[in-house]
Amino acid sequence: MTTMDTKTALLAEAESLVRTVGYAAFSYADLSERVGIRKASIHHHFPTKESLGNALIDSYLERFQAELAKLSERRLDTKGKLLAYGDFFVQGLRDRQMPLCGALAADAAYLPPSMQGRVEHFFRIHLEWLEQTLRSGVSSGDVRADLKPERAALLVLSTLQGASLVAWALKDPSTIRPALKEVVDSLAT
Amino acid sequence: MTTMDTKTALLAEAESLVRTVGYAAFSYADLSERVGIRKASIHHHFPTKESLGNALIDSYLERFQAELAKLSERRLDTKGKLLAYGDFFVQGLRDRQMPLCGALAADAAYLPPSMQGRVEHFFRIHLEWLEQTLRSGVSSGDVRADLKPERAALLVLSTLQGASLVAWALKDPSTIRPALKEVVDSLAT
DNA sequence: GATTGACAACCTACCAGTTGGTAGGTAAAA
DNA sequence: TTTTACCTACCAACTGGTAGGTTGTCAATC
Repeated sequence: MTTMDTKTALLAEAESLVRTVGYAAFSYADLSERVGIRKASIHHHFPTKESLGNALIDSYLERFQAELAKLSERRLDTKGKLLAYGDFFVQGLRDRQMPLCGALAADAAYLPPSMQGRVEHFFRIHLEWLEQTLRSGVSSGDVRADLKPERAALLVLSTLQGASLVAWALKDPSTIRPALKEVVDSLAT
Repeated sequence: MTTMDTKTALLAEAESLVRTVGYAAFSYADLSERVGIRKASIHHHFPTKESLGNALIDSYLERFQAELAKLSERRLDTKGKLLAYGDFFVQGLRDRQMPLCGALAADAAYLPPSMQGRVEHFFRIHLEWLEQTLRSGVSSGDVRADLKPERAALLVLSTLQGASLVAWALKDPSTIRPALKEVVDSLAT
């Protein structure tokens, strides 16, 4: 296998492990079994678990940012954009996976500082996008003018992360969308 | 030390560990250090980590249910009750702790089935209380009659769990209350 | 076009430290 | 005299990580 194939496979399997059992609970041995190379060989691609963890967040964030940019360009009203944003979470849950940074945030105190910083950064990127989307929604008149975009962004992110967590625990992904819809409706004019 | 003292101390320290680093990441060695008895002695009180985990949830739920009952009896309108409910989460975050079952839910796939069931049960208890509170709010006229209490309960729980997660990751507990207030306002008449 | 050297990708074999858990003993309380 | 609460001393299994060797690919050199 080429470098990129293996590296990509490692990242993909590691992500899936983190999003189900958490960062602390997954091991190089698990990963080795899934990807089909020896435990020691993983260290060739990612010298430490921390470096793997960081690469994981970086690659996830990169993908997510690309999706957000695409979403920004679609001709949708604010409501439509927010619902489409929420679908990222719904889709993850359907695949029986927690949102990555939600899963990581829960064990934050255990994470090495470099990873903690990245999780925080990840959330700020999301909040920025939401805030901007809401702000332009206020200008275009389809979001209530009386609310602070900053706070509303926090509300949308919180609801989706929380709904994912609850849906995950109840093993019922269908609970996310109604929650999101309710929030989005309450923000719209 | 008496049985109860030690047992209580073990539960308290274990809870604090789970709520910060997660279930997978804390060990009997950590606990031994904090409580001041040898690692092996912990097994006298809790033969397995699973039994400790289960006792943890049980005791947490018991306390929480008592608080919920007290809250139900207070002479508050629905809004007041929901805000007071939210304060449990705010208080936890102030002490730099995640909500217990939020922390556990994130690593759910790693938990033994007996614990998974308890986490699920815990959320259902919360949803029941919220639903009932909202239902009586509809009757008394201070909650919008058009919304389904079942869905609204899910929304409130999700928002609080999510807001806790985000606040925890951003190390800023002040973000919870505005999110809750926004949701509660959107449910009120 | 064959030979060489460098390097990437993997391997086996190992390491010290930690994990949850057990066996069996002691001292004190009931 | 039995039971409770704790102890020391151990265990196999697993943790992330290292050392050093083998193999295949690929480019520069003869």
